[in-house]
Amino acid sequence: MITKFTFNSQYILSELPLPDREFLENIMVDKKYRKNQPIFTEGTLPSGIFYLQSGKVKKYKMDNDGREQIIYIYNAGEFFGYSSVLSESTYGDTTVSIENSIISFITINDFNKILENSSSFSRLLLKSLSHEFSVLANLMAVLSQRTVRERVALNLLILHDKYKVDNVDITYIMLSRSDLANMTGTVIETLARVLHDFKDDSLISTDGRKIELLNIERLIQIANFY
Amino acid sequence: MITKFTFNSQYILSELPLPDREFLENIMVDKKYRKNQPIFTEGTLPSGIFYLQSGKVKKYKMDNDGREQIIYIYNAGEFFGYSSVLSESTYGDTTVSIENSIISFITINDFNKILENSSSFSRLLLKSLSHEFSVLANLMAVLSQRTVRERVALNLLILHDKYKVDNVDITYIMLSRSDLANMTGTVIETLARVLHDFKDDSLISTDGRKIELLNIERLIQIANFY
DNA sequence: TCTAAAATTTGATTTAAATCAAATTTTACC
DNA sequence: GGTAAAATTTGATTTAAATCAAATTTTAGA
Repeated sequence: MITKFTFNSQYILSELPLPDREFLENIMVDKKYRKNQPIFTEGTLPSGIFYLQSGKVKKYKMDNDGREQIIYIYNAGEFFGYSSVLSESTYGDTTVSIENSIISFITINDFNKILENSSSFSRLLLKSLSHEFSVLANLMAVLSQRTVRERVALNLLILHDKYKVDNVDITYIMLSRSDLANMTGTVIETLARVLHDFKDDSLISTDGRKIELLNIERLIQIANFY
Repeated sequence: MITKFTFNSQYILSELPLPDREFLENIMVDKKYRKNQPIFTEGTLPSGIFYLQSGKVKKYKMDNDGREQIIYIYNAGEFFGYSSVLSESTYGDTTVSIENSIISFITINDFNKILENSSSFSRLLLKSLSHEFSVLANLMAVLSQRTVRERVALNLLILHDKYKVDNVDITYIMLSRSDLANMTGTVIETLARVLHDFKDDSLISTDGRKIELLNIERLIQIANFY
């Protein structure tokens, strides 16, 4: 179920033949980003693509009134910012780090070089973009047809998956209420009320801003996805 | 503005080198579809991809309660159903013809053959998928943040573009109110009210089910895209 | 550690849009 | 052309969620 809503494009690197992978890793230039730093902004032209080594990045659109709609949150191991390069257009949205991150940059030239020389990379990108396309279609239908309560439950599950750490028992979702509301498609106050209800029902617990899911099965039911 | 909301992937064929194009056209198998016929349904596995020679096809998701969210309406000259092939997954949605259509089918084998042999085709698909991805991101933000009135205006403009015929003066949008509501993300009654308001303000006129836009500039303003 | 600012929560009210119901028009098929 | 069914429109009511306002908690930086 959760794969319907996450790109999880880490397989691009892991399934790439070793010489191609080494080429990629050699041309990447790492840069550290502090929390809340923009990586690229809507309307600007791309000069390369990005790979998230560690940390988290949100992709969002800002409307005329300054409201954010978070489209997606990238996790370590995911490429981003490549579709504007491929469609030869300006960025359609803005990306900002939501925690300290290390992000690698690959110039357009190098990107095109590997595209021309590696049919595996092309094929993996086609696969990944196709999956990403279907994730957005799923999110579209959710935004249109599901209640806020259902959407909050779903987004908590998505975030649980994104914040999960291997070999660590407890998962804490560490995201501002503002960002959580903006990815759910609601306002902060409504989000807080739903979270309050979930706490009352022992579905989640909070410690400051951190959220821990206590009853995943029940949240899946509420999200109405099974 | 309208290109933010339409795939318009007709360039895949027109920009394909001639030998590749001829290969494609030779392997396509045409089939006629009557209005309201399904082409593929959500959850099934793909056996090939489709090309819309003439007519129109809607792509939609059905939720647990039987409500439709139309994701996109394909126009003649557009490929569809290829992202499930590329991502090696079941179809994430259903496609149905919304008028009599002629649709060509290309088997997975032939599709993979041309992918392997034509880097131009791969590159054009990457370009198209990237643009389609950005269209869905735009639609997502619209569904989340815009009023129904704004969304109706926007969808009328999108449909005006889709129903436009070269060398013909008047464009009639010929789509059921149910489908129009389902692509706008609202219910039939609300849609009818907004259309009624637009008619009162001489922004549109109707003849039976057909809708003609009378004041495109004003609708663009109402849609809040400029 | 302290504190101002930002974030979050809680309460009350309003609003956009959905739902329910009925009337009217259009369509599809014979 | 006729007609039953489906689609569309119109009216009334309800509801989910936004907005407004104030209280409380957390955060970031000195």
